[in-house]
Amino acid sequence: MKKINSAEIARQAGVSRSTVSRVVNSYSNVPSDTRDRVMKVINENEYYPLLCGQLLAGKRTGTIGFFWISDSPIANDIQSSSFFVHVTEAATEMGYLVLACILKNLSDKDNIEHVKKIYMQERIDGGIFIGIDNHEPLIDELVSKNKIAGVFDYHRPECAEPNRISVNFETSTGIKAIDYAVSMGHTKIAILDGNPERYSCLTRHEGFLAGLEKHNIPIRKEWIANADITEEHGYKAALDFLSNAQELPTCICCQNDSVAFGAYKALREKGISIPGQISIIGIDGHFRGQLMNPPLTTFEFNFKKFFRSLVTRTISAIEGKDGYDTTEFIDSVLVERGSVLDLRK
Amino acid sequence: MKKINSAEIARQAGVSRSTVSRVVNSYSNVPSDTRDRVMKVINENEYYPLLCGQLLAGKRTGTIGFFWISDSPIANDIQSSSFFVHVTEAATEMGYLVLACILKNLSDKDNIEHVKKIYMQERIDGGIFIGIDNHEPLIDELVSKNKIAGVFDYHRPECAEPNRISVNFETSTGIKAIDYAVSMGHTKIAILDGNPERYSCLTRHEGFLAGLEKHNIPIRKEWIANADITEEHGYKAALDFLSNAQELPTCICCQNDSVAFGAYKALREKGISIPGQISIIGIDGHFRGQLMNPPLTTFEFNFKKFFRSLVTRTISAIEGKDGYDTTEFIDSVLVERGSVLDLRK
DNA sequence: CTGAAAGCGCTTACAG
DNA sequence: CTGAAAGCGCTTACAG
Repeated sequence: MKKINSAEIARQAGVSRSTVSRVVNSYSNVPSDTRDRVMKVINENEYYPLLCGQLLAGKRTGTIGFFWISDSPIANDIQSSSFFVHVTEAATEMGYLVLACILKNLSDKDNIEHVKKIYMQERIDGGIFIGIDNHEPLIDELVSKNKIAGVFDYHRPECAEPNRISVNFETSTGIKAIDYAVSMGHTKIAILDGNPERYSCLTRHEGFLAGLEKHNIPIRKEWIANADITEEHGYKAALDFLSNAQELPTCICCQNDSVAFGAYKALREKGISIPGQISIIGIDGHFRGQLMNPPLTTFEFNFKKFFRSLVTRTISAIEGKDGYDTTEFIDSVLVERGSVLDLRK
Repeated sequence: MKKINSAEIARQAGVSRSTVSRVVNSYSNVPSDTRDRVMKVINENEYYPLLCGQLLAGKRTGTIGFFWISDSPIANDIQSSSFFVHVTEAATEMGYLVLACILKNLSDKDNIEHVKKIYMQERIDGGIFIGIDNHEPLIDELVSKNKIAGVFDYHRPECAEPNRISVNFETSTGIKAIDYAVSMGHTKIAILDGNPERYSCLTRHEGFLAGLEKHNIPIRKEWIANADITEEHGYKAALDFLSNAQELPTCICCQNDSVAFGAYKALREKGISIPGQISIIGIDGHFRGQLMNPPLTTFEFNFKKFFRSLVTRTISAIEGKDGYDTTEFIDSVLVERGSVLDLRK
């Protein structure tokens, strides 16, 4: 079974390679009898044009990179894992393949090099990033090299290149969380903040503070802790904070649901009941929230929407379309479950 | 910023393209001063050889395909999602990239075509499959075309091609599950069987029956139900079976943990206590098992090991090594949690 | 140790 | 409507 190329198809069909190429690429200027004859030979031989030849002649790869930066094991988190599926499904629907890449961090030079190499070798037409700091230099570099980068949770309004694309969480969730806590009668509100390098964490942090101010609730430093973005950090931060606080809050607003799960664990260990003694509010709408005891009240985001938006616009950039937005903000929906006590009753 | 190719590097470094190629590919027959001079120019220009040129000249892609066939939404299952991570991490460690592809099924001609095309365009050096029937013709076809396929849960001892690679669950889990149930004093044992097209389901089914026979427990047809491999099916099968059985068993051996989760749900709805009235035994070691109430007793597999084994041997085939096993069987470990009542006490 | 040349497979602008 | 030719970027066997 020798390898077959377009010359062999041309020979068998009695046409030139140009015509074979025209048929393969569905050009209109081929009479249907010629087309049929060529297609017959193609099918008989199960001929598929080699991608490398097409690329060399200037075609695109039809592939997007999916770069996932996370130093915690993604494998153990349903929510994160689902992101991969969302990206792949969205790309597949648009006729693109996904080259997946998991990296522990971008502080390692080798990892940066790995990503650059994938772009520069032209393995992909563009890439999607998740887990990136808002000022990651790698993105700047790729953008300046005219590479296309679609980044999850990333906002750089001072930059307006059409190849710097992003999707973001609404910026109002922090304030919405405080509004809700207050509406349930809470004024003793603690905050488990996130990693300020992440755009979402920053806006949530600012929202929390703005919310407190709006309702004339004095900010108590000892009730604000940094919990990064993982359950583990949330647990430690909550434990630390519960052990040292002189007075306990009645409600904890968490930077995200994973952090909230950590807080659950810490509260349980301390023998503090949820929501009897302390209420908890999450952000994200993590699958696990509904399995918790009590089920977590949270501001839910539709992550499928995030990735669809990001993939769609990244592909628009790849295909040279215009008129797409370089960023988009996605709204949350409050999902009231069992973790917040109504103090007004 | 014009595109730079090996000719330009050669020009700047005052050597031929052959020498540039030798430096890029770390050939030994280049004196170190020449090498340094060329490397300097390469670095200054941030030159990366285009993959398509290398491929055309005969290099490999350094990419493996990951084909995931599942008609249920993978996104919602932690265990399945983790598979993606295991494959990607194993491949990355071996210097390979992963081209990911999710397909709802292989009964659709378009999906078959999609997979074949990816192979035939030479986008990948080989592929990993999960969710495949044991006699899927696509695998036979790829193998006959000298393509390399590494399949999860697939055993065809009658075939011995070096490019048909697989990793499997030990075949003894079914019998081990019955042994364990009997050792806990159970003799009224029901079985939630799986999809017999899957090799693992088949061997578990046979193991269950062999186990009953071994312990001289008569097989009661009304206590054997087909539950496919999902929670949903497990739920329906258990509900159906509980509604119609004239006598209830004291223990249910499930084909896998997902099916067991379905059984939990059915039992809860029927007001039957676990393990008070009915014990449940799972197989897999699904993350969720430990979060269940009561935590699920199961035969746990190390899935990381599965994918590492599969990826490693698939890459051995790609690289033309020999001496690798075309299949490997992975053992389970009994994890006793709270879902099995000890009737001997 | 090194270069000229052949070869890999495709597409497309051009000419007819 | 169709073909001959140029061009895309690399590697490697060969000759020296």
